[in-house]
Amino acid sequence: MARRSDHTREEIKAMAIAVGRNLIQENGLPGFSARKVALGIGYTVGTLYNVFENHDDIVLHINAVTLEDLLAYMEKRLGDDDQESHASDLDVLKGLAACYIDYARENYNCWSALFEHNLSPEAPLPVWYGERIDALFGFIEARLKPVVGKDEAEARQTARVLWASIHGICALTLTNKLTLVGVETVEGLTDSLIENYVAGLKSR
Amino acid sequence: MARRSDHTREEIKAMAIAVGRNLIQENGLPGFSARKVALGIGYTVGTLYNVFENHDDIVLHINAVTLEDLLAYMEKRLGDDDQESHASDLDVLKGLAACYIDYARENYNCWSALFEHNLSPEAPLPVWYGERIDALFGFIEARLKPVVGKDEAEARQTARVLWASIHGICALTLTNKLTLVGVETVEGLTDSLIENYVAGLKSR
DNA sequence: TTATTATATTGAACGTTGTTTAATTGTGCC
DNA sequence: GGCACAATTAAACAACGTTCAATATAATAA
Repeated sequence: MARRSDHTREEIKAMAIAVGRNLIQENGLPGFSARKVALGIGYTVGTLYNVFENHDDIVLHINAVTLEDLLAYMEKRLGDDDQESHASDLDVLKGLAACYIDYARENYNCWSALFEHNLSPEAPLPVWYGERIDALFGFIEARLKPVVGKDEAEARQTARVLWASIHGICALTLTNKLTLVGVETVEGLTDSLIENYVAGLKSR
Repeated sequence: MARRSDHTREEIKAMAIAVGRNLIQENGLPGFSARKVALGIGYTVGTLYNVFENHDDIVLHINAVTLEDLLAYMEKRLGDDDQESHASDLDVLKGLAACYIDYARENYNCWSALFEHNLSPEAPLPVWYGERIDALFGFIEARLKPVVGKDEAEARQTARVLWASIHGICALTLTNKLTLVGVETVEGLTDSLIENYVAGLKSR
């Protein structure tokens, strides 16, 4: 068969991403393979390689959807109504961190695929992928407005420091690379981070 | 042939780990395979599977060596002479962060293998692997003594927060998952983290 | 010294993976 | 109806993790 035109190129792409994301969700990144995706969408690997560049390309597209999903998750839970809320700066930040941690927990396999998969350092990230990251930081920076001053560059830096730190705590904890004892919890660690970092910001 | 006794079980293990670490160092985790290791040590995959449990087991052993190597790197660069040094608390911490970042940069492939490789969440980390992590934190906590109070639990928590945060900044930056612009550098971000976090600690 | 036992080592096999390519088949156009 | 184009396939390739019967060697017993 050829040009079945059952689906357009874009439809095949979307179906493959959906099926692939499902595979990762169920069995982690190692549970993903081009052949399983092809089987899942009723096509052959050849067709997949006609639509995607290679293995990395598919995973990257799947991860991009996860980034979108994460952003949607945070928007839904934290809303856009920053201004009218009466939460303190600290609580806003803690809520942001808790939200990220919850997403990572609830979607562990998809979330960890975000970091288990890396391109070779010399290969540049596709622009469309960078845009998903930037969209995420746009949201975070917006929520940081009350905490940090007007200075644009400083706001950028603060957002990145806080976000990367929260991610680091979340990543090491969920992947069992941070030995916790007794009362320690992920949220306890991020709260400590936020309380002290913000107190430091305000004391200057 | 059988029981060639050219090498003991332990020697084979050590040779395999060395060769495997070399493979990862040269071509990243995807450049590693049991067959290449076997070829490199002059044995067959079968022998490898006689000595190691499986693929994960080998990678875990390699990563454990990397953890040891990282600790040795930090001990060598930062020394044990905390007391006699005249560096400020801040500088001690910044030095710790800079040291970690340098190691990650100089040993990118081995370092990133530490995080690209994950066991399934239900499978427990081997104790001997946890011990390497704990040894690392022992060193870090010791260097944090001057910064944090005497309270043991709080010292533990502070060490973990700071270390995980530094790691998060380092990880997102080196793997191109944090869009930096212009003047921003990894060290700039970690310095901001440390300055504000410590200022927060002292202001309470 | 020889025979026996135990086991370290091998090689081949199995199913799976990413990736490429020639051959096929359906679609739109003249 | 026939022609050209391209979507789709099936098959192939080398490499992967993993297993296992067969084998060769060392240690032990006779």
